[in-house]
Amino acid sequence: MGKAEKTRQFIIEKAAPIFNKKGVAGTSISDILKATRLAKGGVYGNFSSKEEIVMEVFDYIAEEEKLNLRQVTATANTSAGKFEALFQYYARYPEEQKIAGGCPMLNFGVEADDTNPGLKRKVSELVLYYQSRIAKMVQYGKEHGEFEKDWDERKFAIRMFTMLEGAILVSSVLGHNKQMLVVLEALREEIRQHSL
Amino acid sequence: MGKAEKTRQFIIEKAAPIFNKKGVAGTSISDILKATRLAKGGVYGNFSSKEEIVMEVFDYIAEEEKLNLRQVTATANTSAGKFEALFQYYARYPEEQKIAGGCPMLNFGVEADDTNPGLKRKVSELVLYYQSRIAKMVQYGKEHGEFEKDWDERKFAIRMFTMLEGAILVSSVLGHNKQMLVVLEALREEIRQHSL
DNA sequence: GTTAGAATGGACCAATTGGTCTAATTTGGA
DNA sequence: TCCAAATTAGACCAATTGGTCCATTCTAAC
Repeated sequence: MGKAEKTRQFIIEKAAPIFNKKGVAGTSISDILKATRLAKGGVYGNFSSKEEIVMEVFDYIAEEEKLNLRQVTATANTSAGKFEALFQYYARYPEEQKIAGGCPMLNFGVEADDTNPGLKRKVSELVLYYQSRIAKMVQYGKEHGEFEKDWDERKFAIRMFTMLEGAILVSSVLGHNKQMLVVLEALREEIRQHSL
Repeated sequence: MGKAEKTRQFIIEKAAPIFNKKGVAGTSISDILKATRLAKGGVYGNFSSKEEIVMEVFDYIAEEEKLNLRQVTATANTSAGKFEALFQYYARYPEEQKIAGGCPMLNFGVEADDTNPGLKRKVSELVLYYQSRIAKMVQYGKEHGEFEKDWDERKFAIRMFTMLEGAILVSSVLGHNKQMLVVLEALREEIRQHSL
């Protein structure tokens, strides 16, 4: 509402892709100044430290990620359809991203792990949220007669999540998404096997 | 052979876990000086830049990783046994690591991706090596009547690799390895299904 | 239109960054 | 034993780091 709040949000949005790409340690305040075209006063008038910016950037990214997950799955009205929408999203993942630099859970998780307990906690919460959303999609499908009742949704969510994160890593390092497509095909197959 | 070569190796070994934990950008030369108890001359007499240290550190880590993979699987003489040895290794992964800080393909891959093409290439080579080793283990098993001939070893290698990397990420962020155990159980099950 | 308070630009700070250089020490071969 | 070459410690460097501070500018309510 106030101007301050807008500037704050502006800084966060500009800083988010930089942190996501270059990492926390690899991003300097001057990178943020350059991207926002603000001077130091403009940034430190709204934030008290780089650490505070990082934390709010991650909160912003986490909200975007949740929103995104909801939007992608919202188009379909069956569980199987929601999964398929998700798979198609990940099939064009590198281009599709809202915030450049790859999966924030991967990027921030790897760095925060040994260096930033507060950020690590935030990442872990997002991971659990993501997994519980997957599990709930399976559960919904079970309740609506799409999937077999004895399919373990918790274990599937873990397999799906870890495979996707691994595939994002491999895709970015290799520079193509062929392995992601293999992973998606495996997930499709697993869903098919548990469909009624 | 000379003293220089020994010092070089000494620096690499001391620097490896630091880079692996704190990342390239997060590690300063003074961190390395502290760990090696050398002065600047001692480091810059043997390396021309931080970048050169990083590159050699990764080469060293890659060799260690390959050696490790060989050692872990060497104890068993069947393919299924080799896989089981690998699974037991990953079940106690956080403690078991030779070089502290988690999987170097994950750590260096995530950071190098957007910032260091040379390092990125090295990571991608190690990823492909690792996957081809997995595929070869399946192939060997097929040739020796352990596994079904129509099992696609390339696709399995991709699934196994991505799941393990994802599980390492999740384990480190969550602070426990329960999800790793779920992943390993899934891999065991998949191997069982394709066993003769 | 005035004015109080918010917001901003940028000079400035100490500490640290990666890196150089030289003087001193250690080394191994003759 | 000696000496040349290899190796080392650490003073020093410019540039950059995250962060402070204040004079100026903008903004909105009255």
